[in-house]
Amino acid sequence: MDEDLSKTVAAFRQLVTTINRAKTHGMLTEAAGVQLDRPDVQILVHLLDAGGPRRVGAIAEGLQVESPHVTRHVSSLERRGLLTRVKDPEDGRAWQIALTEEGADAAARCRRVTVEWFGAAISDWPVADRAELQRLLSKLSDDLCVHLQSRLADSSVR
Amino acid sequence: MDEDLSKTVAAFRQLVTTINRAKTHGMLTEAAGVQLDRPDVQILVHLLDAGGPRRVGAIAEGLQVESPHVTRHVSSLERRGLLTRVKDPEDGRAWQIALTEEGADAAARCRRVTVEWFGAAISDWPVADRAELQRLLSKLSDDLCVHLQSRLADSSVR
DNA sequence: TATTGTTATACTCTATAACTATA
DNA sequence: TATAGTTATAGAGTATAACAATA
Repeated sequence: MDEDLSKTVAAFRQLVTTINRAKTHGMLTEAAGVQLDRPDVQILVHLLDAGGPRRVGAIAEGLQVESPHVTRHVSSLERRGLLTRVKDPEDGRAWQIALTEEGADAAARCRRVTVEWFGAAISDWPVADRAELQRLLSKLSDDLCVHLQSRLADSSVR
Repeated sequence: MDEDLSKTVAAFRQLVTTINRAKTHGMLTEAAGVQLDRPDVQILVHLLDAGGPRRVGAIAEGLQVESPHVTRHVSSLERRGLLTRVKDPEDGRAWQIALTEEGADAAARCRRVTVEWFGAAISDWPVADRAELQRLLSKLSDDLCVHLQSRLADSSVR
């Protein structure tokens, strides 16, 4: 068993644990000045990142959750005026979910606060290390997702 | 707003999303040949990493959760024979939680499967990149945790 | 009186199944 | 008949509060 690899996984596990704490989310939403639960924030920021309206199914796929989960939060966010549902002109079954001005504003604040928090934590890193972190994390994200897909495909075939 | 930094955060978010999927946990436990939920696995592997018995409070602190959560899962794992509770000889209020042979075995399989999965995903990386990943992830984990502590302290003072 | 752990309870997050409407 | 989305339901995960026993 590779010793370095074990350390990498341990560090990663620690990181995920910290991110998932309720207190971490509370700190970020307080700083962003919003009262939104985690799925709410994920959906809003996803729409902001997408740069335009998206279907419920596309949001669910992007966030890797099932669509009923998205439906419930979209309904709640619509009631609060943070996004709107518009009939898809090309498919009568589908909806396009779009951020309102207020929703885009909240999403932008959440995203900014997160990036700032992350940035502050590594602010004293050498520039080269920060660049490497970006390159390696992106690569890791891609490779781990692809690898997981094939593993999941394997076990479902069996 | 730093463009590289945004990319780093986006990659990181994607990674956390993938890790947290129910299917990912299902794939890993199937490969390890165990039927344990996520908190169960976390507690067992934590005890294995610790290298010896630990108190409920210490486990809770290590996993960054509240102690009642640990109590419930420890009780269930004890009933299943994967760990034992022993009175702390130095403090009558406390318990030392220890892995049984079977528990240590299950923990080792879970940990090994996770590390192997992770390792397989980056198996074709250059050696230098893997070393850098380990170094940078460890540093990131430390810095993000420390930085979060100070942020949490700030907001609770206010 | 402070601390360790447990019990009781409730809330958050997410999945599955059954259904409706359109394609 | 297949697909997009919704409604209904259930389960996993975690926190808070109240309590017990010991320090």
